[in-house]
Amino acid sequence: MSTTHEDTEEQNLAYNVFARACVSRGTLEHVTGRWGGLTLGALHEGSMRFNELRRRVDGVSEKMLSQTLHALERDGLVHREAQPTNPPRVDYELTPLGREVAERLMTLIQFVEGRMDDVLAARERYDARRGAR
Amino acid sequence: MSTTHEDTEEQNLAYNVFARACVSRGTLEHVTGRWGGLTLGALHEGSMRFNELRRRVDGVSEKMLSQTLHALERDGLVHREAQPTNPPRVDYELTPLGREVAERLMTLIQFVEGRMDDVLAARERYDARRGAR
DNA sequence: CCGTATCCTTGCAGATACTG
DNA sequence: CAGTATCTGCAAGGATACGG
Repeated sequence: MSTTHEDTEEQNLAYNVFARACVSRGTLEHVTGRWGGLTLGALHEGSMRFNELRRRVDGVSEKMLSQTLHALERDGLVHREAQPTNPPRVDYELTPLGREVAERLMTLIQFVEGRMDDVLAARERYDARRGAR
Repeated sequence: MSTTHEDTEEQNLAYNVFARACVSRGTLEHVTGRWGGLTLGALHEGSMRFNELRRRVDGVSEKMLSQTLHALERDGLVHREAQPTNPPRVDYELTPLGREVAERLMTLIQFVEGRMDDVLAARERYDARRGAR
């Protein structure tokens, strides 16, 4: 290993996580996307059925919920348990991995949520400056 | 404060953070969005100029970078330092609040990044099942 | 060098209707 | 109940050109 450009590569790592070619990019988008986060949040409270989830997630359509659930299931964050009864009953729940991801996501969300007064204040300052100019 | 429906409200809090009407929703989208996370990541390494940032953030257009930077600045996560020299020089850096947000975002990203082998394995299992049916 | 303004394309998401 | 299929709009995003 060469040592001359080592720190350059380390620096690259931090933002390349988001680079287009990065493998984790897709999963991250499922998690942080419009409905992914919401779904993980709801499921973080416990196992839930499709329509139950649909009612809890404000504004999601059947299509989007279905799509989101499939993506999260494919990534191994959500487990789908279908009982072949009639009428059908399907339960969704977080996998252990999904729970860990959801927890870290919640940490971020709750931090931002807790600092919204700062954000709102910053916005007012920004808008005031903009308006003045 | 009433105590009868307290836990219901606590539960609501967890997913309502993502609800449409929620104030923090906008900021969260700036942070977790396509270019917001990337920009925060790059800036987490230190102060940077516009074109420097543009070169580092893989695939971003001038328009999107500009837009992203404005959104983050307005939310008080990024500070813009313009020197009225010629040619102009503008530096962007994280505010203390921005640094805290970036750190929590990084925690999430790096966790997912570190578990991508699990995710990839889950995907193969999922696709194999799908293909079989 | 640091952006904004404009046009134009594409892909995501909503609505609706239908199936097992 | 638990979804899939299709159509359509609209807005995010890319390319390009120009301004301070």
